[in-house]
Amino acid sequence: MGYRIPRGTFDIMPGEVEKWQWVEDKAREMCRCFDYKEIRTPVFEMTELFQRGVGETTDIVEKEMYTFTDRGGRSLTLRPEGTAGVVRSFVENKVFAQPQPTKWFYMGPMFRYERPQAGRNRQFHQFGVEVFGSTDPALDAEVIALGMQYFESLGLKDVRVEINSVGDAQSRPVYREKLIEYFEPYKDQLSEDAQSRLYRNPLRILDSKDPRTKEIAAGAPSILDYLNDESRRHFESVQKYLTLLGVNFSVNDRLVRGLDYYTLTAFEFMVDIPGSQASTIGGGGRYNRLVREIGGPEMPGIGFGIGLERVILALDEQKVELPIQTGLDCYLITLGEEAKFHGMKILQSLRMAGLSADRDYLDRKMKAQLKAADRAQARFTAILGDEELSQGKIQVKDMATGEQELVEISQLPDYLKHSKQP
RNA sequence: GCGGCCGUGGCGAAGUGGUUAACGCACCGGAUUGUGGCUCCGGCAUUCGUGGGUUCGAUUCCCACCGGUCGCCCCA
Repeated sequence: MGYRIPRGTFDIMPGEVEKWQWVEDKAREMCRCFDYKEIRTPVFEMTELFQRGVGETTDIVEKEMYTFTDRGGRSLTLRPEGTAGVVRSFVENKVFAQPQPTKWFYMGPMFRYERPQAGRNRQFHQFGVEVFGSTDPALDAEVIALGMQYFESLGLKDVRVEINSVGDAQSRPVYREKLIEYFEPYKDQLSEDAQSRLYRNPLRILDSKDPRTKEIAAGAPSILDYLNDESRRHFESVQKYLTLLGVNFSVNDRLVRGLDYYTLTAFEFMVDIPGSQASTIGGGGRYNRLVREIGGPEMPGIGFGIGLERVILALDEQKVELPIQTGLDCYLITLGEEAKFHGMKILQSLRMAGLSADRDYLDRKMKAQLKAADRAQARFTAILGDEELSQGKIQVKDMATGEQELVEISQLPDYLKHSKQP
């Protein structure tokens, strides 16, 4: 065998790609309703942007980045997530100087070097939104609601959202200390991973999967008890709005996201996918310090990223019927050289009339052409032989009923258009 | 990075240490004249992931590698 696709990547073939188009279209549609504009940023950025933006102590930066040196000696990295690049663009283009808030969405491939498994690939795709310029808790609710309404519009059921507050610049360090204090006596019992995080990023120990670490973490103080008044008020307000909007949420005080930049609200969209442990299909939160971190002014932000592979996996799992249109309006069948020649022009007239139409290019016999029409799920076939040609007419056959009618060639596009929707 | 399972034609899938590697689907052709979806007939792997080894002989046994898949860690 010759060349093979790189590990963790996959081709999206015709037949499957329609599903993707549908899922993407729905996202755009939802963003239009919420007044979010699309932004497209490069798939690679300076490595430092991600180190700084995503956080040095995150798994992403520590072991999952696709980093390479270009011919100019610069270190570049394929984006492992969407937010950093969008924030970079927001700052670099000085969009912060324009009226706020700025509401953006993006869609595209992301890259992380990991062992592939169900719902996880090295190149994967995200739909995400980012909003800058407002700390209003109503906005947190809007962002979460947008995600939930998106899932709903896809027909995805049993999606829930877990929310938490990871505190602000004042309350976070206090909690951090308390956490270290709590974990220190258990240090030897913690997983290797957790131990290494104890002083670097103790919050992350909370979502450890190691059984013993989990047990210990269960008794750890809750961050919600360490929120200052402002953070608490914000969190409570977010919940009120979510309730108002009828969003199916629950508070999970152990929820800490894998990225360092979150402040206040953090959340995850969950759906159960049997046969796969990956029940998180999206996640996000507020990042009130990130813009500044990237070199912009003090400017709050909030957003989420949704994994499209996981969305599609869940849709498949729930056997959601997607209204994907297949089939051809008309398949042209010609018999003989003369008809073949003139048929090309007829085909053109159909296509220019906005109909989907195709023909045989393998000089197949009529029987085989009909078979091909069948395979193409053609609604009609138009049959042209010498006899029809001499009269300036063509046989139109309804493939469902088998009924046939002789139609003026010049009338064919109109005829098909009118019979298309009975 | 670690662990389990797997690797036979386009796809799915049987199989044996030894003359012609089942079968199903798909595809192509045919069943007399220009009518599909059903049926019937025919065609379609000098070859069993790659490289070694054991053997008189391996697709079948052993090893390594590569690839796939699922899981762990973590995450979308």
